[in-house]
Amino acid sequence: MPDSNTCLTPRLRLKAGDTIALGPGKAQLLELIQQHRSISAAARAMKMSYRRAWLLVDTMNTCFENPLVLTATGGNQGGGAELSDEGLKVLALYRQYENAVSERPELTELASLLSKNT
Amino acid sequence: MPDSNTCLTPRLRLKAGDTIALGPGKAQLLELIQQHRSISAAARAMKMSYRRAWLLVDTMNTCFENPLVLTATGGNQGGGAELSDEGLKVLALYRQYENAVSERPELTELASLLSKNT
DNA sequence: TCTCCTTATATCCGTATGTATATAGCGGTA
DNA sequence: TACCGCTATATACATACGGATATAAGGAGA
Repeated sequence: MPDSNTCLTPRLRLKAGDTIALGPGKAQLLELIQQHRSISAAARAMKMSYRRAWLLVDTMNTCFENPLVLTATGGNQGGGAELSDEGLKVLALYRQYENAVSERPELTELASLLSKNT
Repeated sequence: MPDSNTCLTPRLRLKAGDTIALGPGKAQLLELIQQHRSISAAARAMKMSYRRAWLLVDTMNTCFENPLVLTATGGNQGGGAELSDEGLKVLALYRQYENAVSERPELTELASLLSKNT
């Protein structure tokens, strides 16, 4: 038997008021923006429309005191984007949080109660 | 100043495969079902359609090895519902999990970076 | 100055999700 | 035996979310 039968994966989203400030999708987007130095390239990598990616970035930037993503327009590459110091910090904290959350004993106990055919 | 400015509330959903086995809504539904001993009363309390409540119960019952909600039809009250032992256990574990997760230091640190006008 | 690729933004449309509504069946109790 | 209120289920409809598309603007470099 390989291993991963009856597995529970926690998904964590942080709500500020009634808008989701951060979640799995936004975190991955941040990561890809930093990798590609571009919102549109990150969107393509996630097979997500640029519109959606831009909206996600926009809500993150307005949710937090300082923008997480810094953008520039123009230039020979048309512009680009990268994470601000605060963006890097937020991403790191979220990943750290995710790790802590996914290692709790309640998870494995809940997983043991799952049905086999998943 | 009262208190709760710049507050982050974590929302935790547990995915089994690609279906959400448990989340904030389903947990609250379980709680209300146990309180009212009725799916429809619980749905009304959450201002949710009976159909939706029933679908949530159905996915929970099929996600887990044993049903979390036991139902009965007929009788002078028309029937009713209550949590199984496994349902009670799952709910308790989820609440415990929630508590642990909402007390992590990363949360308060992230919250301190939020914008004021939320 | 022209080109290029990106950010930024608006409009339109399809799909998917949930609500509303209707109906059948069940089985204690009066 | 008739009633009642619930579970269980189907169908039709509204609405919201995301994708596709179009367009403007920006600015470094050739």
